Amino acid sequence: MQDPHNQSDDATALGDTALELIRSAARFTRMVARVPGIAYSSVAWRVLADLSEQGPTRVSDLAAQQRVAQPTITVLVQRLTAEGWLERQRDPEDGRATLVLITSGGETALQNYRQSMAERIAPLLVEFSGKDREALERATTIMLQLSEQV
Amino acid sequence: MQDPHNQSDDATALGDTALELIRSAARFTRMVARVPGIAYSSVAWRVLADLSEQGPTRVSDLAAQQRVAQPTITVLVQRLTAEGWLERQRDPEDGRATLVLITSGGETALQNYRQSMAERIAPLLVEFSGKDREALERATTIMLQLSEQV
DNA sequence: GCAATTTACATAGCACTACTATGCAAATGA
DNA sequence: TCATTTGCATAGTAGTGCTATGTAAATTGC
Repeated sequence: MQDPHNQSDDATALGDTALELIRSAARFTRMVARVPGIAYSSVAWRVLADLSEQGPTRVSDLAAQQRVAQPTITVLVQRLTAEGWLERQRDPEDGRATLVLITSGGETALQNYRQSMAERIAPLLVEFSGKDREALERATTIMLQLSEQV
Repeated sequence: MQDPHNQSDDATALGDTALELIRSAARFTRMVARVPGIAYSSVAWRVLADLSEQGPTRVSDLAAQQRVAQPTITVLVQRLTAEGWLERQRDPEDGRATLVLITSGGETALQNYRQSMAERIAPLLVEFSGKDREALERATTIMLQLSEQV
């Protein structure tokens, strides 16, 4: 057990890190979902944020991006369209495809969401040291990278 | 804007960190939910893990711990009890209360879950440096602390 | 150039996770 | 003891996920 390069110990440590990460990310995400004024689901806000960044996007691309099945996005887009936050257009390059885009109402809603989340979470971060905040920022990058590697 | 202690800039930076954290944790949690062989929801595994650690727990305490309403836990416990993973007992100290505990079948299921998650995620962590992994571990602690501060 | 296939999305039906409102039984308290 | 409070269960509803399947447009093969 003193061997500094015991492979199975390394594997165990990595597995533990992985499990802790899964647990803490899930718990944190659940806490975020309970912030007052957050009427919509996490995936709805991610779709809005992605559409705001990348512009008109096909339903199937959104589904791949959010790691959900295509019908899930279809229904979500229907709901957010009814809300006035999204708009659907037929893709001029492919009559089968539907392009989804965010409306100005959607942008406003997204900004409001971001503001309430920032107001809620940022004050909690003040307690932590600069080093801790750096760790947090590095972790966000890593989690996003991990998310890509399905 | 050169002032090294501009409070509103600090606040913006913290807000950005908070928003990135929210987004990446949610995306990562979603990815985890899609790992093959993960039949159950995130909250189900968190309940099993918590019960495994802390022993018999009241329904209302579970609800508070998981940040969900009490009926949500009641239904989840019913389902996991039907699955043979949980057991319910009347609290001898309070006839109104129900104590929930994990069965040996539940422990086995939890171990299998942990193993498949570790096998799935740990290999991805190998790519990162020791410093990165330290940041990740620190971040898990911070996310859990943040989750407490509802 | 047209039939067969494939692709993109929508719809239907289901399971599960949430919520609020409410009911019932046990505990508490005046 | 009777009223109130507390702990949980049930009912009803909305939203998110899935698979299976339908429809229309694009592509492919001959």
